Amino acid sequence: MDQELLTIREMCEAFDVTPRTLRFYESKELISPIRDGQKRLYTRRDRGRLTLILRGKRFGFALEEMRQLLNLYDRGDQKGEQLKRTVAAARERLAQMEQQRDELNEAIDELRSQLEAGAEMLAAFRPAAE
Amino acid sequence: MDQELLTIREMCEAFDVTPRTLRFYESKELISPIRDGQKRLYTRRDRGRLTLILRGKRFGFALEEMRQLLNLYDRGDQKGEQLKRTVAAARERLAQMEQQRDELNEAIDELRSQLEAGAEMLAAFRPAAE
DNA sequence: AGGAAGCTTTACGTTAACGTAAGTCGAGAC
DNA sequence: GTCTCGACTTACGTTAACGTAAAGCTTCCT
Repeated sequence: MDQELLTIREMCEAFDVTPRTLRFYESKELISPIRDGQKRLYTRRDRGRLTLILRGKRFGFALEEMRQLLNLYDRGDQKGEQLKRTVAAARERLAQMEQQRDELNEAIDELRSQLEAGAEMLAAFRPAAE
Repeated sequence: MDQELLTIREMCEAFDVTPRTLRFYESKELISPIRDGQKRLYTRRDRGRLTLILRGKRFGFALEEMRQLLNLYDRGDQKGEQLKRTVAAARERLAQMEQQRDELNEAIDELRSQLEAGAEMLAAFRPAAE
């Protein structure tokens, strides 16, 4: 229960990722497990960071962006400037996501109308009208 | 006015694409301009197809998908089975797009609530709660 | 000993849609 | 002739996030 250190396998099961993914994140300096000989052992800190990384992925953050955000956070600079940057990054991402959704909605409407109106795709998939 | 044949440069301006793009599409067998010596000349047919290709891109179709769709169309099999496939492909894509939008909306809601609720991102970017 | 399991490292492969560089060629301009 | 312009071909580079293969430790079990 709530072990202090997890093996790579346990981590994979806990977070539903592959070993390759964890090693990859490590190579990108997103996490940094300790070593027992040559085996990796993940601390609570690693688990926390991985949680944030995966959450960030759901939001569409790139790994590199997450690394920077985590580094900011890491500096313990939670009271001032750095924190604001984190929030700003999040707001920016949110705006991007909303725009992306809007564009997607436009494309959806357009395609749907092509399908409905053209009765048989003759509208969307015929060569340009003469 | 409505010239019969366009050079690659004219095509680029008309459709706002680069020469590389046109050659690339040609290499992928999406278009097939005729040759005057070694120079490419784009027919009305090419222009029609390019219009469809770009339209498809807006809908998120991959080039390979568009190639197949164009080929189906090309067989003149516009009355029967092939047409249905085209329509089916479009409907499928539409469904994908709608799902993608829904997921995006979920992520947006989640991120937005993190921002609003946590007051200062403490919710989204703090290590997992103890 | 002698595996088998599970971990490790190294490093090439994958995918899409072009970008970009290098070198060539034919057609006018001068 | 020589220059220049635009077009051409060939082919390697780019990006993200891992997948996957190859081959070598270390244990643990028998």
